[in-house]
Amino acid sequence: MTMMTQNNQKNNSCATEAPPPRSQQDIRARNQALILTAAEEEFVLKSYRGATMQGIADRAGLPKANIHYYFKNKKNLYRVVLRSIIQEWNDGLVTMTVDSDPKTVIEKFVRTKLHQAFAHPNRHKLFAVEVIGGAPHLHDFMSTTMQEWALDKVQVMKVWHEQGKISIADPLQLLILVWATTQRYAEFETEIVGLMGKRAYDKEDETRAAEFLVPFILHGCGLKPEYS
Amino acid sequence: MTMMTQNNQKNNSCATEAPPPRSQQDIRARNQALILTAAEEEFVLKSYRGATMQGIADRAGLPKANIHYYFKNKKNLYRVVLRSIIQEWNDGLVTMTVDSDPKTVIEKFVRTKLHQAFAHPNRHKLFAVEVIGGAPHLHDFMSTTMQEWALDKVQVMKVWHEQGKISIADPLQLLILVWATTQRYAEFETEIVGLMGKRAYDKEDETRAAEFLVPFILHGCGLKPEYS
DNA sequence: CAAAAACCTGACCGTTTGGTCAACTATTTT
DNA sequence: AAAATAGTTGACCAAACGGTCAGGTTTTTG
Repeated sequence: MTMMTQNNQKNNSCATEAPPPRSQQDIRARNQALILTAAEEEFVLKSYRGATMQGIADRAGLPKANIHYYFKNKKNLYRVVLRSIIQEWNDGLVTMTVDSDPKTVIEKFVRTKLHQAFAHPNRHKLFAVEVIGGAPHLHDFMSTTMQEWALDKVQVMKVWHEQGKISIADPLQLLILVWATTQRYAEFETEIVGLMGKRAYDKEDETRAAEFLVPFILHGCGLKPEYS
Repeated sequence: MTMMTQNNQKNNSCATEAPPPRSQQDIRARNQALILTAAEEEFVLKSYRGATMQGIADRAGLPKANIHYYFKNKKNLYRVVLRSIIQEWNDGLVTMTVDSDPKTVIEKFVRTKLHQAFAHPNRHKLFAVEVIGGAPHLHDFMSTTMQEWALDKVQVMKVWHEQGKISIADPLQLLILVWATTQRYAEFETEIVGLMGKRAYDKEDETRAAEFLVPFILHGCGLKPEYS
Protein backbone atom coordinates (compact mmCIF):
# COMPACT_ATOMS: atom_id res chain seq x y z
CA MET A 1 0.00 0.00 0.00
CA THR A 2 1.78 2.99 -1.17
CA MET A 3 -0.28 6.10 -0.70
CA MET A 4 -0.68 5.44 2.96
CA THR A 5 0.43 7.81 5.61
CA GLN A 6 2.85 10.23 4.13
CA ASN A 7 5.91 8.58 5.53
CA ASN A 8 9.30 9.99 4.82
CA GLN A 9 11.41 7.63 2.79
CA LYS A 10 14.61 7.12 4.64
CA ASN A 11 17.47 5.51 2.81
CA ASN A 12 17.30 2.94 5.55
CA SER A 13 16.11 -0.11 3.69
CA CYS A 14 14.70 -1.77 6.74
CA ALA A 15 10.93 -2.10 6.46
CA THR A 16 8.69 -0.63 9.07
CA GLU A 17 7.82 -3.07 11.81
CA ALA A 18 4.21 -3.96 12.40
CA PRO A 19 3.02 -2.38 15.66
CA PRO A 20 5.76 0.18 16.33
CA PRO A 21 5.24 3.65 15.01
CA ARG A 22 6.63 5.33 11.96
CA SER A 23 6.39 9.07 11.94
CA GLN A 24 6.21 11.40 14.89
CA GLN A 25 2.51 11.96 14.35
CA ASP A 26 1.97 8.22 14.52
CA ILE A 27 3.94 8.07 17.73
CA ARG A 28 1.88 10.84 19.25
CA ALA A 29 -1.41 9.25 18.27
CA ARG A 30 -0.36 5.80 19.42
CA ASN A 31 0.97 6.90 22.78
CA GLN A 32 -1.97 9.14 23.53
CA ALA A 33 -4.32 6.27 22.75
CA LEU A 34 -2.30 3.89 24.90
CA ILE A 35 -2.37 6.31 27.79
CA LEU A 36 -6.07 7.09 27.50
CA THR A 37 -7.02 3.43 27.50
CA ALA A 38 -4.76 2.75 30.44
CA ALA A 39 -6.14 5.77 32.30
CA GLU A 40 -9.71 4.67 31.69
CA GLU A 41 -9.00 1.29 33.27
CA GLU A 42 -7.06 2.69 36.18
CA PHE A 43 -9.60 5.40 36.97
CA VAL A 44 -12.47 2.92 36.88
CA LEU A 45 -10.73 0.41 39.09
CA LYS A 46 -9.28 2.81 41.65
CA SER A 47 -11.40 5.94 41.23
CA TYR A 48 -9.79 9.34 40.81
CA ARG A 49 -7.51 9.59 43.80
CA GLY A 50 -6.89 5.87 44.01
CA ALA A 51 -5.49 5.85 40.51
CA THR A 52 -1.78 6.61 40.40
CA MET A 53 0.20 8.06 37.55
CA GLN A 54 2.66 5.22 38.01
CA GLY A 55 -0.16 2.71 37.69
CA ILE A 56 -1.38 4.31 34.49
CA ALA A 57 2.17 4.36 33.17
CA ASP A 58 2.60 0.66 33.92
CA ARG A 59 -0.65 -0.23 32.16
CA ALA A 60 0.40 1.79 29.15
CA GLY A 61 3.91 0.31 29.17
CA LEU A 62 5.51 3.73 29.30
CA PRO A 63 7.62 5.54 31.88
CA LYS A 64 5.73 7.81 34.20
CA ALA A 65 7.38 11.00 33.00
CA ASN A 66 6.07 10.25 29.54
CA ILE A 67 2.50 10.48 30.78
CA HIS A 68 3.20 13.97 32.04
CA TYR A 69 4.74 14.86 28.70
CA TYR A 70 1.50 14.14 26.83
CA PHE A 71 -1.01 15.17 29.48
CA LYS A 72 0.14 17.94 31.74
CA ASN A 73 -1.07 16.50 35.00
CA LYS A 74 -3.45 14.03 36.56
CA LYS A 75 -6.47 16.30 36.66
CA ASN A 76 -6.09 17.19 33.01
CA LEU A 77 -5.76 13.56 32.01
CA TYR A 78 -8.93 12.78 33.91
CA ARG A 79 -10.76 15.60 32.16
CA VAL A 80 -9.75 14.26 28.75
CA VAL A 81 -11.02 10.81 29.66
CA LEU A 82 -14.33 12.27 30.78
CA ARG A 83 -14.61 14.15 27.50
CA SER A 84 -14.54 10.90 25.54
CA ILE A 85 -17.42 9.67 27.65
CA ILE A 86 -19.51 12.74 26.94
CA GLN A 87 -18.73 12.31 23.28
CA GLU A 88 -20.17 8.81 23.32
CA TRP A 89 -23.17 10.07 25.22
CA ASN A 90 -23.90 12.56 22.47
CA ASP A 91 -23.56 9.83 19.85
CA GLY A 92 -26.42 7.98 21.52
CA LEU A 93 -28.86 10.80 21.00
CA VAL A 94 -32.08 9.87 19.30
CA THR A 95 -34.21 12.29 17.33
CA MET A 96 -37.53 12.43 19.09
CA THR A 97 -40.30 14.85 18.13
CA VAL A 98 -44.00 14.91 18.75
CA ASP A 99 -44.48 13.50 15.25
CA SER A 100 -42.20 10.51 15.79
CA ASP A 101 -43.62 7.07 16.29
CA PRO A 102 -43.27 6.39 20.04
CA LYS A 103 -42.73 2.67 19.69
CA THR A 104 -39.99 3.05 17.10
CA VAL A 105 -38.19 5.82 18.95
CA ILE A 106 -38.31 4.25 22.39
CA GLU A 107 -37.19 0.89 21.08
CA LYS A 108 -34.27 2.44 19.23
CA PHE A 109 -33.32 4.48 22.28
CA VAL A 110 -33.24 1.41 24.51
CA ARG A 111 -31.26 -0.63 21.99
CA THR A 112 -28.72 2.13 21.39
CA LYS A 113 -28.10 2.71 25.08
CA LEU A 114 -27.87 -1.01 25.70
CA HIS A 115 -25.39 -1.45 22.88
CA GLN A 116 -23.20 1.33 24.21
CA ALA A 117 -23.29 -0.21 27.66
CA PHE A 118 -21.99 -3.54 26.40
CA ALA A 119 -19.51 -1.93 24.01
CA HIS A 120 -17.84 0.42 26.50
CA PRO A 121 -18.56 -0.76 30.03
CA ASN A 122 -15.56 1.04 31.51
CA ARG A 123 -16.75 4.41 30.32
CA HIS A 124 -20.15 3.86 31.86
CA LYS A 125 -18.59 2.74 35.11
CA LEU A 126 -16.43 5.84 35.22
CA PHE A 127 -19.39 8.07 34.49
CA ALA A 128 -21.39 6.38 37.23
CA VAL A 129 -18.66 6.74 39.84
CA GLU A 130 -18.35 10.39 38.91
CA VAL A 131 -22.08 11.03 39.31
CA ILE A 132 -22.31 9.04 42.53
CA GLY A 133 -19.47 11.11 43.96
CA GLY A 134 -21.42 14.28 43.24
CA ALA A 135 -20.25 14.86 39.66
CA PRO A 136 -17.65 17.48 40.65
CA HIS A 137 -16.05 17.37 37.19
CA LEU A 138 -19.28 17.02 35.21
CA HIS A 139 -21.33 19.78 36.73
CA ASP A 140 -21.30 21.92 33.60
CA PHE A 141 -22.30 19.09 31.32
CA MET A 142 -25.03 17.84 33.61
CA SER A 143 -26.66 21.21 34.19
CA THR A 144 -26.58 22.31 30.55
CA THR A 145 -26.32 19.85 27.65
CA MET A 146 -27.79 16.89 29.46
CA GLN A 147 -30.56 18.78 31.23
CA GLU A 148 -31.68 20.53 28.05
CA TRP A 149 -31.79 17.25 26.15
CA ALA A 150 -33.67 15.45 28.91
CA LEU A 151 -36.26 18.18 29.52
CA ASP A 152 -36.87 18.49 25.79
CA LYS A 153 -37.58 14.78 25.54
CA VAL A 154 -39.79 14.91 28.58
CA GLN A 155 -41.87 17.60 26.88
CA VAL A 156 -42.23 15.49 23.75
CA MET A 157 -43.34 12.48 25.72
CA LYS A 158 -45.81 14.54 27.69
CA VAL A 159 -47.47 15.50 24.42
CA TRP A 160 -47.51 11.83 23.46
CA HIS A 161 -49.31 11.09 26.67
CA GLU A 162 -51.85 13.85 26.11
CA GLN A 163 -52.47 12.42 22.66
CA GLY A 164 -53.07 9.03 24.23
CA LYS A 165 -50.08 7.47 22.50
CA ILE A 166 -48.32 6.29 25.66
CA SER A 167 -49.60 5.59 29.14
CA ILE A 168 -46.74 7.37 30.90
CA ALA A 169 -47.88 10.50 32.68
CA ASP A 170 -44.47 11.31 34.19
CA PRO A 171 -41.90 10.82 31.42
CA LEU A 172 -38.92 11.86 33.54
CA GLN A 173 -39.44 8.69 35.54
CA LEU A 174 -39.38 6.72 32.31
CA LEU A 175 -36.15 8.36 31.24
CA ILE A 176 -34.61 7.48 34.58
CA LEU A 177 -35.81 3.90 34.22
CA VAL A 178 -34.36 3.47 30.73
CA TRP A 179 -31.01 4.87 31.75
CA ALA A 180 -31.00 2.75 34.88
CA THR A 181 -31.87 -0.54 33.20
CA THR A 182 -29.53 -0.19 30.23
CA GLN A 183 -26.48 1.24 31.94
CA ARG A 184 -26.85 -1.26 34.74
CA TYR A 185 -25.35 -4.02 32.60
CA ALA A 186 -22.16 -2.00 32.28
CA GLU A 187 -21.93 -0.56 35.77
CA PHE A 188 -22.72 -3.77 37.65
CA GLU A 189 -20.91 -6.05 35.23
CA THR A 190 -19.08 -7.72 38.12
CA GLU A 191 -22.27 -8.58 39.98
CA ILE A 192 -24.35 -9.65 36.98
CA VAL A 193 -21.64 -11.77 35.46
CA GLY A 194 -21.19 -13.44 38.83
CA LEU A 195 -24.91 -14.19 39.14
CA MET A 196 -24.82 -15.70 35.67
CA GLY A 197 -22.00 -17.95 36.79
CA LYS A 198 -19.54 -16.67 34.22
CA ARG A 199 -16.32 -14.70 34.16
CA ALA A 200 -17.41 -12.30 31.44
CA TYR A 201 -20.33 -11.52 29.16
CA ASP A 202 -20.62 -13.62 26.05
CA LYS A 203 -21.91 -12.27 22.80
CA GLU A 204 -25.53 -13.33 23.32
CA ASP A 205 -25.90 -11.52 26.64
CA GLU A 206 -26.58 -8.20 24.97
CA THR A 207 -29.23 -9.89 22.85
CA ARG A 208 -30.80 -11.57 25.87
CA ALA A 209 -30.95 -8.26 27.71
CA ALA A 210 -32.52 -6.54 24.71
CA GLU A 211 -35.10 -9.30 24.21
CA PHE A 212 -36.13 -8.88 27.82
CA LEU A 213 -35.91 -5.12 28.15
CA VAL A 214 -37.49 -3.92 24.92
CA PRO A 215 -40.83 -5.73 25.30
CA PHE A 216 -40.88 -5.05 29.04
CA ILE A 217 -40.45 -1.32 28.58
CA LEU A 218 -42.77 -1.03 25.57
CA HIS A 219 -45.34 -2.96 27.50
CA GLY A 220 -44.93 -0.68 30.49
CA CYS A 221 -45.50 2.31 28.22
CA GLY A 222 -48.73 0.81 26.97
CA LEU A 223 -47.20 0.04 23.57
CA LYS A 224 -47.89 -3.52 22.51
CA PRO A 225 -44.66 -4.96 21.18
CA GLU A 226 -45.02 -7.26 18.18
CA TYR A 227 -45.01 -10.95 18.85
CA SER A 228 -43.42 -12.75 15.97
CA MET B 1 -24.17 -6.27 82.24
CA THR B 2 -26.29 -4.39 84.59
CA MET B 3 -29.56 -3.41 83.14
CA MET B 4 -29.27 -0.07 81.39
CA THR B 5 -26.18 2.07 81.44
CA GLN B 6 -24.88 2.23 84.92
CA ASN B 7 -24.24 5.91 85.18
CA ASN B 8 -22.54 7.16 88.26
CA GLN B 9 -24.39 9.79 90.15
CA LYS B 10 -21.93 12.53 90.85
CA ASN B 11 -22.70 14.97 93.58
CA ASN B 12 -22.33 17.59 90.91
CA SER B 13 -25.79 19.01 90.72
CA CYS B 14 -25.43 20.30 87.22
CA ALA B 15 -27.82 18.49 84.91
CA THR B 16 -26.53 16.59 81.92
CA GLU B 17 -26.45 18.74 78.82
CA ALA B 18 -28.52 17.64 75.86
CA PRO B 19 -26.13 16.43 73.14
CA PRO B 20 -22.90 15.87 75.10
CA PRO B 21 -22.30 12.45 76.56
CA ARG B 22 -22.69 11.28 80.09
CA SER B 23 -21.03 7.96 80.82
CA GLN B 24 -18.13 6.30 79.06
CA GLN B 25 -20.43 3.93 77.26
CA ASP B 26 -22.37 6.89 75.96
CA ILE B 27 -19.17 8.51 74.80
CA ARG B 28 -18.12 5.38 73.02
CA ALA B 29 -21.47 4.94 71.29
CA ARG B 30 -21.71 8.57 70.30
CA ASN B 31 -18.20 8.84 68.91
CA GLN B 32 -18.42 5.59 67.02
CA ALA B 33 -21.67 6.74 65.47
CA LEU B 34 -20.17 10.12 64.60
CA ILE B 35 -17.19 8.48 62.97
CA LEU B 36 -19.23 5.94 61.04
CA THR B 37 -21.51 8.59 59.61
CA ALA B 38 -18.56 10.77 58.70
CA ALA B 39 -16.75 7.83 57.13
CA GLU B 40 -19.80 6.89 55.09
CA GLU B 41 -19.96 10.39 53.62
CA GLU B 42 -16.25 10.61 52.98
CA PHE B 43 -15.98 7.16 51.39
CA VAL B 44 -18.94 7.89 49.10
CA LEU B 45 -17.63 11.26 48.03
CA LYS B 46 -13.99 10.31 47.55
CA SER B 47 -14.06 6.52 47.19
CA TYR B 48 -11.80 4.33 49.31
CA ARG B 49 -8.38 5.69 48.52
CA GLY B 50 -9.57 9.21 47.97
CA ALA B 51 -11.01 9.37 51.44
CA THR B 52 -8.50 10.53 54.05
CA MET B 53 -8.47 9.82 57.74
CA GLN B 54 -8.03 13.55 58.31
CA GLY B 55 -11.11 14.23 56.20
CA ILE B 56 -13.17 11.75 58.18
CA ALA B 57 -11.88 13.25 61.40
CA ASP B 58 -12.86 16.75 60.28
CA ARG B 59 -16.37 15.63 59.33
CA ALA B 60 -16.76 13.93 62.71
CA GLY B 61 -15.34 16.92 64.55
CA LEU B 62 -12.69 14.81 66.24
CA PRO B 63 -8.90 14.72 66.06
CA LYS B 64 -7.45 12.21 63.63
CA ALA B 65 -5.77 10.11 66.29
CA ASN B 66 -9.16 9.57 67.86
CA ILE B 67 -10.38 7.80 64.74
CA HIS B 68 -7.50 5.38 65.05
CA TYR B 69 -8.35 4.85 68.69
CA TYR B 70 -11.83 3.55 67.90
CA PHE B 71 -11.13 1.85 64.57
CA LYS B 72 -7.68 0.40 64.22
CA ASN B 73 -6.95 1.57 60.72
CA LYS B 74 -8.51 2.78 57.49
CA LYS B 75 -9.17 -0.65 56.02
CA ASN B 76 -10.91 -1.83 59.19
CA LEU B 77 -13.07 1.29 59.32
CA TYR B 78 -14.10 0.70 55.73
CA ARG B 79 -15.00 -2.91 56.50
CA VAL B 80 -17.24 -1.83 59.37
CA VAL B 81 -19.03 0.64 57.13
CA LEU B 82 -19.59 -2.06 54.51
CA ARG B 83 -21.01 -4.35 57.16
CA SER B 84 -23.83 -1.90 57.90
CA ILE B 85 -24.68 -1.94 54.23
CA ILE B 86 -24.91 -5.72 54.12
CA GLN B 87 -27.04 -5.58 57.24
CA GLU B 88 -29.52 -3.30 55.54
CA TRP B 89 -29.48 -5.52 52.47
CA ASN B 90 -30.50 -8.49 54.59
CA ASP B 91 -33.29 -6.47 56.16
CA GLY B 92 -34.78 -5.99 52.71
CA LEU B 93 -35.24 -9.69 52.12
CA VAL B 94 -38.71 -10.74 51.13
CA THR B 95 -40.11 -14.19 51.68
CA MET B 96 -40.91 -15.56 48.26
CA THR B 97 -42.03 -19.13 47.68
CA VAL B 98 -43.83 -20.84 44.84
CA ASP B 99 -47.03 -20.53 46.85
CA SER B 100 -46.75 -16.78 47.36
CA ASP B 101 -48.90 -14.41 45.41
CA PRO B 102 -46.63 -12.93 42.72
CA LYS B 103 -48.28 -9.55 42.62
CA THR B 104 -48.12 -9.06 46.38
CA VAL B 105 -44.54 -10.23 46.69
CA ILE B 106 -43.15 -8.28 43.75
CA GLU B 107 -44.92 -5.11 44.81
CA LYS B 108 -43.62 -5.43 48.34
CA PHE B 109 -40.12 -6.12 47.08
CA VAL B 110 -40.12 -3.02 44.90
CA ARG B 111 -41.52 -0.82 47.63
CA THR B 112 -39.07 -2.09 50.25
CA LYS B 113 -36.05 -1.56 48.02
CA LEU B 114 -37.27 1.84 46.99
CA HIS B 115 -37.81 2.87 50.58
CA GLN B 116 -34.32 1.78 51.54
CA ALA B 117 -32.90 3.72 48.61
CA PHE B 118 -34.51 6.96 49.75
CA ALA B 119 -33.79 6.30 53.42
CA HIS B 120 -30.07 5.57 53.10
CA PRO B 121 -28.79 6.90 49.79
CA ASN B 122 -25.17 7.06 50.93
CA ARG B 123 -25.06 3.38 51.71
CA HIS B 124 -26.38 2.52 48.29
CA LYS B 125 -23.89 4.83 46.66
CA LEU B 126 -21.05 3.23 48.55
CA PHE B 127 -22.24 -0.24 47.63
CA ALA B 128 -22.46 0.80 43.99
CA VAL B 129 -18.97 2.29 43.92
CA GLU B 130 -17.65 -0.88 45.49
CA VAL B 131 -19.31 -3.14 42.91
CA ILE B 132 -18.31 -0.92 40.00
CA GLY B 133 -14.72 -1.06 41.17
CA GLY B 134 -14.83 -4.85 41.07
CA ALA B 135 -16.19 -5.47 44.59
CA PRO B 136 -12.74 -6.26 46.05
CA HIS B 137 -14.06 -6.07 49.61
CA LEU B 138 -17.44 -7.69 48.94
CA HIS B 139 -16.36 -10.75 47.02
CA ASP B 140 -17.33 -13.16 49.77
CA PHE B 141 -20.76 -11.65 50.29
CA MET B 142 -21.51 -11.44 46.58
CA SER B 143 -20.49 -14.99 45.76
CA THR B 144 -22.26 -16.60 48.71
CA THR B 145 -25.15 -14.94 50.55
CA MET B 146 -26.27 -12.76 47.70
CA GLN B 147 -25.89 -15.35 44.97
CA GLU B 148 -27.78 -18.01 46.94
CA TRP B 149 -30.63 -15.62 47.64
CA ALA B 150 -30.85 -14.45 44.04
CA LEU B 151 -30.70 -17.89 42.45
CA ASP B 152 -33.32 -19.17 44.87
CA LYS B 153 -35.68 -16.37 43.92
CA VAL B 154 -34.99 -16.96 40.25
CA GLN B 155 -36.05 -20.57 40.68
CA VAL B 156 -39.29 -19.55 42.37
CA MET B 157 -40.12 -17.10 39.62
CA LYS B 158 -39.34 -19.70 36.97
CA VAL B 159 -41.99 -21.92 38.50
CA TRP B 160 -44.38 -18.98 38.51
CA HIS B 161 -43.74 -18.58 34.81
CA GLU B 162 -44.32 -22.27 34.10
CA GLN B 163 -47.58 -21.99 36.00
CA GLY B 164 -48.54 -19.06 33.81
CA LYS B 165 -48.61 -16.65 36.72
CA ILE B 166 -46.09 -14.19 35.29
CA SER B 167 -44.94 -13.51 31.76
CA ILE B 168 -41.25 -13.35 32.60
CA ALA B 169 -39.30 -16.25 31.17
CA ASP B 170 -35.90 -15.02 32.39
CA PRO B 171 -36.38 -13.91 36.00
CA LEU B 172 -32.74 -12.99 36.54
CA GLN B 173 -33.26 -10.12 34.13
CA LEU B 174 -36.25 -9.03 36.18
CA LEU B 175 -34.21 -9.09 39.36
CA ILE B 176 -31.56 -6.96 37.70
CA LEU B 177 -34.22 -4.52 36.52
CA VAL B 178 -35.81 -4.13 39.94
CA TRP B 179 -32.47 -3.55 41.62
CA ALA B 180 -31.46 -1.12 38.90
CA THR B 181 -34.62 0.95 38.95
CA THR B 182 -34.98 1.20 42.71
CA GLN B 183 -31.37 1.77 43.68
CA ARG B 184 -30.98 4.29 40.89
CA TYR B 185 -32.78 6.94 42.90
CA ALA B 186 -30.09 6.67 45.56
CA GLU B 187 -27.03 6.22 43.40
CA PHE B 188 -27.83 8.96 40.89
CA GLU B 189 -29.39 11.31 43.41
CA THR B 190 -27.23 14.18 42.13
CA GLU B 191 -28.35 13.74 38.54
CA ILE B 192 -32.03 13.09 39.23
CA VAL B 193 -32.40 15.93 41.70
CA GLY B 194 -30.75 18.20 39.16
CA LEU B 195 -33.14 17.14 36.41
CA MET B 196 -36.06 17.80 38.74
CA GLY B 197 -34.71 21.30 39.29
CA LYS B 198 -34.26 20.88 43.02
CA ARG B 199 -31.43 20.70 45.51
CA ALA B 200 -32.69 17.60 47.29
CA TYR B 201 -35.54 15.12 47.24
CA ASP B 202 -38.71 16.19 48.97
CA LYS B 203 -40.95 13.79 50.80
CA GLU B 204 -43.27 13.08 47.89
CA ASP B 205 -40.51 11.98 45.55
CA GLU B 206 -40.42 8.50 46.98
CA THR B 207 -44.17 8.26 46.53
CA ARG B 208 -43.97 9.54 42.96
CA ALA B 209 -41.30 6.98 42.14
CA ALA B 210 -43.34 4.19 43.68
CA GLU B 211 -46.50 5.22 41.87
CA PHE B 212 -44.62 5.05 38.62
CA LEU B 213 -42.48 1.99 39.23
CA VAL B 214 -44.93 -0.39 40.85
CA PRO B 215 -47.55 -0.37 38.07
CA PHE B 216 -44.87 -0.27 35.39
CA ILE B 217 -43.12 -3.35 36.72
CA LEU B 218 -46.28 -5.27 37.53
CA HIS B 219 -47.54 -4.47 34.07
CA GLY B 220 -44.27 -5.66 32.53
CA CYS B 221 -44.64 -8.92 34.43
CA GLY B 222 -48.10 -9.43 33.00
CA LEU B 223 -49.74 -8.70 36.34
CA LYS B 224 -52.54 -6.18 36.04
CA PRO B 225 -52.14 -3.65 38.83
CA GLU B 226 -55.36 -2.44 40.39
CA TYR B 227 -56.71 0.86 39.23
CA SER B 228 -58.42 2.54 42.10
C1' DC C 1 -9.69 8.75 97.71
C1' DA C 2 -6.38 6.23 95.35
C1' DA C 3 -5.61 2.91 91.82
C1' DA C 4 -7.01 1.33 87.51
C1' DA C 5 -9.04 1.65 83.31
C1' DA C 6 -10.69 4.18 79.45
C1' DC C 7 -10.37 8.13 76.69
C1' DC C 8 -7.92 11.96 74.28
C1' DT C 9 -4.50 14.20 71.23
C1' DG C 10 -0.37 16.96 69.52
C1' DA C 11 3.71 15.71 67.63
C1' DC C 12 6.16 12.77 64.96
C1' DC C 13 7.68 9.24 61.19
C1' DG C 14 8.26 6.33 57.02
C1' DT C 15 6.08 5.78 52.67
C1' DT C 16 3.71 7.04 48.68
C1' DT C 17 2.43 10.27 45.29
C1' DG C 18 2.06 14.02 41.74
C1' DG C 19 4.98 16.68 39.52
C1' DT C 20 9.66 18.70 37.75
C1' DC C 21 13.87 18.81 35.33
C1' DA C 22 18.07 18.26 32.93
C1' DA C 23 20.28 15.38 29.86
C1' DC C 24 19.62 12.46 26.07
C1' DT C 25 18.03 10.41 21.51
C1' DA C 26 15.24 10.54 17.33
C1' DT C 27 12.96 12.96 13.83
C1' DT C 28 11.95 16.86 10.89
C1' DT C 29 13.19 21.02 8.71
C1' DT C 30 16.11 24.31 6.14
C1' DA D 1 24.53 18.15 7.44
C1' DA D 2 23.49 21.20 10.77
C1' DA D 3 19.98 23.41 13.20
C1' DA D 4 15.62 22.96 15.24
C1' DT D 5 12.01 20.57 17.00
C1' DA D 6 9.78 16.58 19.20
C1' DG D 7 9.95 12.57 22.05
C1' DT D 8 12.19 9.95 26.12
C1' DT D 9 13.45 9.01 30.80
C1' DG D 10 15.98 8.31 35.37
C1' DA D 11 16.55 10.89 39.24
C1' DC D 12 14.86 13.91 42.33
C1' DC D 13 11.62 16.76 45.48
C1' DA D 14 7.94 18.77 48.36
C1' DA D 15 3.48 17.60 49.97
C1' DA D 16 0.16 14.53 51.72
C1' DC D 17 -0.95 10.42 53.74
C1' DG D 18 -1.72 6.39 57.13
C1' DG D 19 -0.25 5.13 61.20
C1' DT D 20 2.27 5.39 65.96
C1' DC D 21 3.13 6.87 70.53
C1' DA D 22 4.03 9.06 74.78
C1' DG D 23 1.96 11.75 77.99
C1' DG D 24 -2.12 13.85 79.31
C1' DT D 25 -7.17 14.10 81.24
C1' DT D 26 -11.45 12.00 82.65
C1' DT D 27 -14.21 8.34 84.33
C1' DT D 28 -14.84 4.09 86.73
C1' DT D 29 -13.63 0.85 90.20
C1' DG D 30 -12.44 -1.11 94.89
